Amino acid sequence: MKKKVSIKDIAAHVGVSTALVSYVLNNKKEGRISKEVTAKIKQAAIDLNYQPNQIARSLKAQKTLTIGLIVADIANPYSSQIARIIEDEAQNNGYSVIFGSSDESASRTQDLIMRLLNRQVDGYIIAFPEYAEEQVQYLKRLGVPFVMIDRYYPGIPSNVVAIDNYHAASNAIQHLKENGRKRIGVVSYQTSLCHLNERVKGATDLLTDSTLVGEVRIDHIAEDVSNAVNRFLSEPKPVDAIFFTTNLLTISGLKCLNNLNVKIPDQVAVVGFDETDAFDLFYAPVTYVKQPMTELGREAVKLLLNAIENGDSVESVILDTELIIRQSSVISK
Amino acid sequence: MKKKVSIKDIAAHVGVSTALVSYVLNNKKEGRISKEVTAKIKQAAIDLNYQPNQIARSLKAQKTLTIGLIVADIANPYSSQIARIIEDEAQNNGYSVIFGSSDESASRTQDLIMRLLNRQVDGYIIAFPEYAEEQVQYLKRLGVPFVMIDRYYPGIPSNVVAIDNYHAASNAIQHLKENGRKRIGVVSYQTSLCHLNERVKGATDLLTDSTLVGEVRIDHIAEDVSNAVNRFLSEPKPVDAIFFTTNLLTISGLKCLNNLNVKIPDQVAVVGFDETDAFDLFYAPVTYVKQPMTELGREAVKLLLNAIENGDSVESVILDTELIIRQSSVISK
DNA sequence: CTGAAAGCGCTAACAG
DNA sequence: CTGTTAGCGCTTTCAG
Repeated sequence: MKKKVSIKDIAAHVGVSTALVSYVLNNKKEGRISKEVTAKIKQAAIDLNYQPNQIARSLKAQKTLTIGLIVADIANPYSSQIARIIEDEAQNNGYSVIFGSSDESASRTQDLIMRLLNRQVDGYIIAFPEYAEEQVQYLKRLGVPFVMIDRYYPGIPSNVVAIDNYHAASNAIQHLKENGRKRIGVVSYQTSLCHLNERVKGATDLLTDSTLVGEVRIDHIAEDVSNAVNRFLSEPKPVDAIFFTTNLLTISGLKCLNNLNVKIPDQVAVVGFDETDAFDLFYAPVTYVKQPMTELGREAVKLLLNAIENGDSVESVILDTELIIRQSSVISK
Repeated sequence: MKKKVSIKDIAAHVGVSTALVSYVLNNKKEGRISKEVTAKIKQAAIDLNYQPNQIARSLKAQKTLTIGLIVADIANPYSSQIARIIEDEAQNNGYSVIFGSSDESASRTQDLIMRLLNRQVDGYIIAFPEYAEEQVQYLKRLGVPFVMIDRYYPGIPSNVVAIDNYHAASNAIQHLKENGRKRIGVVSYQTSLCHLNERVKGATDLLTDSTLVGEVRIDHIAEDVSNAVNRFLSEPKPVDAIFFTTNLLTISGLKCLNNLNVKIPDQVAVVGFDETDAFDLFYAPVTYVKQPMTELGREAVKLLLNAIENGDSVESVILDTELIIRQSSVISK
């Protein structure tokens, strides 16, 4: 790799001090430098193809213009969609994004926090996993700006950007009831994660039979979803609708219902969570809770930049979802 | 944000020079430092919760342990899957990943290259868009290590990790023919991108009627796919099979075939490209060309690290794909 | 108007 | 065994 040209090379080339070069290239001290020198320096910068060294700048400025993004898994469409929006929004503000996947593990999250801390990120946007309250407290103690996205802990006041999970779920159930469904099952993860439990609560608060909840272990999705669905269908009074609380659960549930040759929506209505091509392509396009991805990402960056600049701001942004109603949940003629 | 503790603070705390602290904390000069001092320094580092400043280290070492990843769009599942593998592999080697999305634009790619260059990334993994030969040459001129992933330019020798697109496509067509399909249409992008044109070539070399190729503009996917499919079906001798060369095209095509009430595979057999949940969930699970994602990501990182360490290595890795055969393409009984 | 010099945090060559 | 020092590339104060 060729040696890069520095401010020093330009200074030598023009015959001035490095300070002047820095001033000119950063448009500081406007007009207080002779037009002549200014022009020469700018020309030299171009001739030598000068590129500022952001690392040196960061060291000096104690600011890297870098955001650390920690998601559960960048390969999950939900995460990657958010990542894209955060990338754009960060870039518009001169920031870059370093990302990491936690695989829903608190210790991996801690690792990533440390890695990124060493790299002096100016702040974090994090979708925390279960049992990571300690990590949240750690960040607070450190005083590093961060915002929690999607996931949150009720007891810990912090910057949060999330959706109104309770209402998202109750809207879904409401819709199913309005379409004549009487026995509604709910499939969610076995978790302490607040955002998911709010979804379950939003649903069950509207339901009379609380046994119709399936809890899926995150590392046994296919197996547990299948068990739940089978149980729902073999009840004395089988379910006539199922609400899934995440995209992965919905997809797994649909595969299972397909295998069982259950007709949707005739026999069982389905409402899912999050948007995916698979829902469009399904023979009965799937009704789902649509999250405002763009706003989520934008607000997260906005809150973070605000926190970076103004220190101790703490703000919660709770966004509304939309129920996209399609064939999988409506009364068939 | 609290002030971070530096090597200097530890030195002051223990009453030694910063150099000693650096040695101890990096396990340099093993044993050549008294056990006593070593212990004291290590303890102080823990007590003060010292975290090394990777930025300072990078400036000194002229090495950031950072990889720049440029993909078309991190929100595309293909990109985000690769990103995840690259992340893991990079992390195993002590590297972090900064990413950027080019939106298939050469000028955005150039922007990202510059941004990441300023941030002193040690190397790049890039899925180049069309007409970015100049950018490739720029990187070569700079002497910055990089590897091209997925996409490549035939004339420019570089580190490349890609699949054997020609064979992937000809296998797909072969399979359709073996299953009795006589009139096979191909839908691809209107592009100069080599990897896609190889797919078309792999297909058409086995086909007699070369008019059955639909070219889709990347910014009019739905419209152009629909036109192509409609044309194929309204031929004097309509097609009995369609091969789509990317995941997005396949999904768009399936939606279109659904709208037209075309029965798959009875009326038209379908083979797609890349893996997605949507293919599993489709009423006739979709036959597709499966790329070796893990190997692609791993090899890319391997080649890059090799280039970073050994300078001017140039290597091409071409990986095989697998045709996953399912209902959408087999003769129905 | 211009420049010398200090210093961000760390490492490593060189001296004791 | 331990410490001094210079310097990575950049910014900025302060002094000409």
